[in-house]
Amino acid sequence: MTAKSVAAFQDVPDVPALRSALLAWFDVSGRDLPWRRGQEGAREPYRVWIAEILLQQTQVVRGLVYYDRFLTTFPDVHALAAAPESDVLKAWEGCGYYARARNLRRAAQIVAQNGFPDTHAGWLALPGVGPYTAAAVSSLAFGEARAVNDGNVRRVLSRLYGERQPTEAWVQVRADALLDSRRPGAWNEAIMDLGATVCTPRSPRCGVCPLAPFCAAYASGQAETYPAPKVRPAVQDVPAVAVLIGDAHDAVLELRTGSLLGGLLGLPSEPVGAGEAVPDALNRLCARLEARPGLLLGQVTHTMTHRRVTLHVYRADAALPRQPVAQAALSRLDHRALDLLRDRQESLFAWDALFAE
DNA sequence: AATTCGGGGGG
DNA sequence: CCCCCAGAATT
Repeated sequence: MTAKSVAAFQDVPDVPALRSALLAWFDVSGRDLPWRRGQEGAREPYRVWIAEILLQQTQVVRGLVYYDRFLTTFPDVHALAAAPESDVLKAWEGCGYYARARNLRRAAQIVAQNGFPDTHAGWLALPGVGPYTAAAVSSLAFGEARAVNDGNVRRVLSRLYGERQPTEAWVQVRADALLDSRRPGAWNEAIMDLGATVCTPRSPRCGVCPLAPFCAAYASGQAETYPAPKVRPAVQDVPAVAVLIGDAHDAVLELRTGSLLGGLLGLPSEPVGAGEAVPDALNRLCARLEARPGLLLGQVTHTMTHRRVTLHVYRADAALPRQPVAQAALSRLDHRALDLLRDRQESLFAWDALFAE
C-alpha cells in the first residue's frame, strides 16, 4: 500500500462497510435501556427527552436510578409542567447541574401548551436543549437524520481518524458524514453504545470492536492515547462558614440564588473573605440572621468541578422558622454539614444507651 | 473560544 | 489524585 493510499484510507474510510459493521454489532450487542421503549427511530419523546437531559455529563449507571424515580414522580409532561420547582429539584437532588432540572420544568410548560416539537429546530428552541439533545431526540423519537456529538462520539471519531485534538466542529463534520440516514436513531444509539462499552477512555476493548479494521488509532497500537486529555481549570479553595439552627430534621434553611446550586436550599452561609478570620465571618453571618453564634460542630469539604469548598459549621440560635429537611432539596455539601450534628446526636444516644444498661 | 456548573466512579 | 461522563448557557 502506498503512502498516498494510506492517507486516503484514513481520510475516507469505506463508509458503507463501516456503517454495516457498527449496526450489525449494535443489533446484537446494543444496550437495553429503559428510555429505549418503542420502535427504533420512534421512541417515546417524553422518555427520550428526560433521559437525554438527565444524562448530560452524567454516566448511564447513575442516570438509571434517577430516571426511574423521576418518571414515577412525573409520569408525563403535564405532571412535570404543573409541579412546583422545589418538587422537581427534590427529584433531581444529588444529581448535580441543577439548572438542568429548572430548564426542564420551564420547557415542560412550553411543551404542555404547544405539544412536543417534531423537528430538530423545534427541540433546539427549548430551554436546556442544545445541539446534542436536539439531535438525540429528533433522531431517536422522530427518525430525523441528525448526528449526535457527545463525549462518546468525540472519542470514537478521534480514534477512528487518528485526531488527537478534535474540535467540536471537526467531530460534527465527521459525525454528519458517517450517519446512516436509513437508521439515524439506531446509528446514534450504536455509536454511543460503542463508546460507552467498547471504545472506552482508559482500556478500549479493541479486540471486540467492530470498527477496529477501520480505525487509525488501533492501527497505531495506541488507541488509549486518543483523544488528548482536555486541559481543565485549577481547583480553587473556597472557605465558608455556615450555621445550623435547629436540628438535623428541622433546621433553618435558605434558598440559594445565583448560578452555584441555585434553586436548592441550604444552611445559611457566608464565604470567608481573603485574609478574614473564620470567627469574623461567623459573626457577620449571625449579624445578618440576628442569630446568636454557638459551638463549632466541625468542618466538611466538598469539591464541585473547580471549587473545593471547606465549610466551617457552627451551631446557632435564632427565632427563625425551621423547615423539615427531608422535604428540601439540598446539595451534598449541606447534607454532610447536617450529618455532623446527626453523628453527634447518634453518639450521644449511644452513650445514653450504654449508661442505661 | 473559554468559563462555569455537581457529583461520583474508576484507574 | 486525576480522569471522564449521552452538554448547555453565559460571557
